Amino acid sequence: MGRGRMEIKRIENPSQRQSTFYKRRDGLFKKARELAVLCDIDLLLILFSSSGKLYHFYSPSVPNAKELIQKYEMATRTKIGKDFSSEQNEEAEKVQKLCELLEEQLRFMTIDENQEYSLPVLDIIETNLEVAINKVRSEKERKIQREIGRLESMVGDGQQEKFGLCEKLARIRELKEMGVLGGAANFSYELDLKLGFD
Amino acid sequence: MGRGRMEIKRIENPSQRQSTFYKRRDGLFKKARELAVLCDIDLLLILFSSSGKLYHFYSPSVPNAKELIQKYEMATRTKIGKDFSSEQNEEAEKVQKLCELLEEQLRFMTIDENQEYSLPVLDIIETNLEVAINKVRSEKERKIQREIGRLESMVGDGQQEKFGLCEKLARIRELKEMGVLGGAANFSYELDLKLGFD
DNA sequence: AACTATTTATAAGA
DNA sequence: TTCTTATAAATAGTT
Repeated sequence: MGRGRMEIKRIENPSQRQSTFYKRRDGLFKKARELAVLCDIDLLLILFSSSGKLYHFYSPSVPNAKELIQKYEMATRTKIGKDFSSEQNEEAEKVQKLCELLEEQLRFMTIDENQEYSLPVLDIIETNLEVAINKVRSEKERKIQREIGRLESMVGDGQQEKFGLCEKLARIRELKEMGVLGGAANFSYELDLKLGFD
Repeated sequence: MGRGRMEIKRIENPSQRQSTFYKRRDGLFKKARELAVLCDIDLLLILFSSSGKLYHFYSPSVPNAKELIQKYEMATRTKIGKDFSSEQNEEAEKVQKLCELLEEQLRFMTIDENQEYSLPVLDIIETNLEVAINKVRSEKERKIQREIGRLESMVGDGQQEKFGLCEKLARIRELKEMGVLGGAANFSYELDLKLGFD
């Protein structure tokens, strides 16, 4: 149609392309509507102009585009395989799985007030907590030992006067003897602050 | 086009409708492709025949329909509001949030081998674990006390011969005196099994 | 945005 | 469905 036949390839002249866009866009939407009405079918046409403007049409038979898209995604899932929606679902499933894992992990480290536990389960939870607490305590021990080592070497370097470290070191050793390492957290926390740990 | 003009309304004759569908469907897809190519625009055409078969086309310029749908949903979100995709996202966000919460909770009850902790943080973790372990131990205590009470009442009812409960009760009391309640979990677990707790 | 010469789409018939 | 063909409709080039 029109004067002379057209090759179907991108029109390079911008104003000609724009003009053709208007005409063919209107034609396409008209045809889409006619097909939907004449043959009573579900149809969705989405189109973005090069300037980014959206034009769309969907059959009068569907209440909104969303339903058709859902139907489309359902239909393509089996055919095309991995598309937008299934990717989203996969992502969601991964998060869900991690969530369940964390819940599981937490379930074996805490007890829920509203729940009844058997003694074997309580024992398992207790053991897990003991393992965790021992880990924490040995980490604390390691940290303090390292600090003591650092201070001792400083003392050895004869820098003790500069920083008044001898006294600090003596205090740490003394506190360690007292068994502070396994003691109440609040006290220990204040001690850490006093001793200037990070 | 064709012999005589057509009114645009549903064709009631099924075979005529079907025939028109084939012809116009092909025409529509041809026009859609031509518009997409000539004017270099993004376009998606989805169509379901009345028998439920899917036909679709999207511009060569888009890698897949998913991206166009996403773009479409972004563009319509402000207009149409809450649609399928945003609903899905909300659900995913909720799960994500719960996940983060659990991670947070767990982060204050365990230490990660690859990570360096400050002493104050280690103390906080230790305290949390102590709180948790005390909860577990008092729950165990409560459970055992209840069991003792039940057994004692059975003894009071003169049913001791039937079940040989006196001996069992004495054993529980004895073990409790030995401080099993706060002891190693493995031992305690085996004990539970021996005593026939659930 | 309108015109119009042509091409293209398609309704009806086979 | 598919092909043919008469005719309606779409539109390229132009104003």
